Amino acid sequence: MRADARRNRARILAAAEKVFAEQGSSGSTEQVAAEAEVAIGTVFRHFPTKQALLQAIMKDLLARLADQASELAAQEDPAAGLFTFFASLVSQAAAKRTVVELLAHAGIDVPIPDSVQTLRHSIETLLVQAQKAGGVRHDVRLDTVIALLISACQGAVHAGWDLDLQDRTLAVIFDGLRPARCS
Amino acid sequence: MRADARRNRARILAAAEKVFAEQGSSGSTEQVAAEAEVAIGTVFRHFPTKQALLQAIMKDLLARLADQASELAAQEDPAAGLFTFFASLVSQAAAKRTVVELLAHAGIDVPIPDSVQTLRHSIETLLVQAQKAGGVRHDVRLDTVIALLISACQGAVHAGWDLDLQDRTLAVIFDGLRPARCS
DNA sequence: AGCTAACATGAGTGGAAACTCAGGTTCTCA
DNA sequence: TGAGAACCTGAGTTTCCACTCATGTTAGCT
Repeated sequence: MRADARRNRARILAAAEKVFAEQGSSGSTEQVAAEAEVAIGTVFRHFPTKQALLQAIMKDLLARLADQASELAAQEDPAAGLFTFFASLVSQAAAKRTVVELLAHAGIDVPIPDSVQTLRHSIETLLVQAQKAGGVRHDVRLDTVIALLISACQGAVHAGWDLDLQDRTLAVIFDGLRPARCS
Repeated sequence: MRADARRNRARILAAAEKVFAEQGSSGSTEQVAAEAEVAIGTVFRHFPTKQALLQAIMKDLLARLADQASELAAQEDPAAGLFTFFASLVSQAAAKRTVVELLAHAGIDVPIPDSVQTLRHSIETLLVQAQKAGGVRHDVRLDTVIALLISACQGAVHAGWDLDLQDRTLAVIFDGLRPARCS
């Protein structure tokens, strides 16, 4: 790959990340091209399809999230780690529509199956450790946690939560995940 | 209004309900016209805009939901009523994309403000009574419940929950809404 | 029955967005 | 440094969809 081609590819990815974060996947390829200061043909040279461009970005995002989850699993309080991861993702969702659409389809479609699988596994580790530490009920399954995660992200984006509302809403969910305790 | 016009209006509304339930608001006006067995011009005669057609359907839907909430509030166990309403809405969401988009924007946009307000008020009644009966925490606010409702609906649609997953996910949320209890 | 306002029809318009390609430009290697 | 492969460009093509309007049809009143 020629040097200028590599440079353009990077510019396009950065531009796409920005445009799609703001507008979701309905952002147009022309906007991406403009943001990258590149002709539209160049975008289609590097990514034969808009779909392919989206997948490239999502693969990146999934990897970053899996990393974050792994780091949190290594901490001393894994339950807090799970909740931190949860809250962090929801916060990102509010700012980046891409995150939401990604997670939304992560369960059904199979655009980037292995990346999704990696993230699922990271979350599973986080969950299992949180349960071992007694911070999360034992009858909660991975798919339940993921369903709640997706829901919260979707809700945050589509209903425009402020920080206060987000905290109070997540508090309810976290309380439902914790083992029963006398008040 | 002439008799045939009234008949066509009804057909169009029914067709739109079906099309938009399946495809969400991205369903085309032409599909609605086809489903109603009517020319596309007729659709635009009755509803000057696609938006107007959507609003007509949503107004209907909101009214039905508010009714349902009111009925449930009149029952003997209001907390169970709230949870029933919650689960019912989520079930509908899985089948009708319209429901989701409606609720999603109910918080931000103001397409049909008074109808939304009515529904909010019905849910508030349900919540207050559930709290009085001791079935729901007192520190839970209306906007929290609505945020959770929207989230669950969004999650159900976008991640394609089956019945089992839905039950387990809602169980977590409901548990978070209930007052603390020793196991 | 006959008249007319109300209504229905559907080809057509405009615009937006994904994708293509012929022709011009630039990197790179010998 | 010069040839040529790789790359970039952007006007054009195609598709889809909301919306319009000139023309044809009918309900309903007298």
